[in-house]
Amino acid sequence: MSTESTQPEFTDRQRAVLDKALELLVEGGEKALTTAAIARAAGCSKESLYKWFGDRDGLLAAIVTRQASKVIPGADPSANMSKQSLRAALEEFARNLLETISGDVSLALNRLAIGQASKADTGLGAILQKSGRARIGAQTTALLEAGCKQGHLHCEDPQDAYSTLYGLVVRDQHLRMLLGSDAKASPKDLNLTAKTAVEQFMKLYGADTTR
Amino acid sequence: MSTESTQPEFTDRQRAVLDKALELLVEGGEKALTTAAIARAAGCSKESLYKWFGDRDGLLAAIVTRQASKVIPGADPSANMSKQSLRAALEEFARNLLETISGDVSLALNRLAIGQASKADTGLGAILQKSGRARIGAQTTALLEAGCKQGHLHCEDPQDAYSTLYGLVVRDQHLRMLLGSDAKASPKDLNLTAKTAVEQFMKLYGADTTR
DNA sequence: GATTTTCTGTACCGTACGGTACGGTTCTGT
DNA sequence: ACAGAACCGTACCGTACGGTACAGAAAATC
Repeated sequence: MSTESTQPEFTDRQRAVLDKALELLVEGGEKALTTAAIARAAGCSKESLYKWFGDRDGLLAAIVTRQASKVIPGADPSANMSKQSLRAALEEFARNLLETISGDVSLALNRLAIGQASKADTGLGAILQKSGRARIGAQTTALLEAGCKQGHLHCEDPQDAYSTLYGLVVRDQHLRMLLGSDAKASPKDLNLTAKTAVEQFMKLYGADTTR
Repeated sequence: MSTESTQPEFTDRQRAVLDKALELLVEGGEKALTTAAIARAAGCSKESLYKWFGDRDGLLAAIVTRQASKVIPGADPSANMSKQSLRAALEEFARNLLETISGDVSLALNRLAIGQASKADTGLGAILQKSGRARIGAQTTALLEAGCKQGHLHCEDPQDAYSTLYGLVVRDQHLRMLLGSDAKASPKDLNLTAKTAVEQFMKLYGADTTR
């Protein structure tokens, strides 16, 4: 409740352990994420792990939560902007989104959360989703709303518009990568995808200020 | 190699076992899918399981492959059709797609494949993806191509168009459901989503024959 | 410097699972 | 009727993992 670090968070040491654990997760999947392996990799004892995080599920939750807390500010919310700069911001968002979801960490965390989705609700999915939204969604939605109020966009519901933009950008790429099929798309393709997605989005939601 | 049943497929009995196994998977996730549990549920012995499917991974692959083989014909490829009927076909596709990916079996299989994605490539992801495409993607792409050749659509690359349509329809719903967040959307919403998605798609790719 | 707390390293326990072995039973073909 | 195969049920083995216990080192507190 104080000015900063309102949540009890974790010790530096503990955060380091979580990072090591994440590293393991990224390169070996969940099956590689045994308590023994974590302890060995992080140079701590299993007993400490249990003392700090309760049990394995708590540890997983801690890993996810920690990553979720690393939020990148992203684009500035709103000045009055030109249609051009709005478009640029959206393209930036698209690039960021594509880059993020194709990152090793993102893929590993999503795989983890999806794997836990069936068993007793540890809420990993919820955490990931909230953080995902917080990471980029909310700000971009705000951006869309701003663009709408300034007449660049014709939007009924910013949430819907954001959702559409998301679909146009990501398509089925995320699932494909989660399934492990594709090598990472080159940044060239990534840029192109972002551009065309925004192009299409503007065609759908852009107010015809030019005409 | 003979006239029929070109793929070795499986015995009726074995298929029944696979179905039971799938049932277990759907209601309990992968952790519930132990060889003992399958044997018990299907009323067969573990030894038979190993005789028929090799090992656990082979069994998982068999489960996925079996479901993949259940392809629904879907819409007829092409007569000459009106723009109206094309639109209707696309909406039908959208509804089917949404219904499919929000189905319990689809979710369970995708979770399974994603879970296996990190470990040694058993290729579940590839199978699922190919079957997914085969199930609806290819036909719809053909439909789009037909619509394009008949001048209802302005398309550069049918593959791209399909991809866009997919994105507009699914947005981030699939991932959200895989993460286990949402209750199933009502068929009302589903229908609406399909309609607006196709609406948007036509706005992007529809040739302005009306004008 | 002594005492107390926290930590590491290792050993240990119980359990669960993948995979195999085997005796008994049902089915099949002749 | 009989032989052989396929199969069921169960028991079994080895291993791996989650979680705990414990002894000694390190750090911290006084």
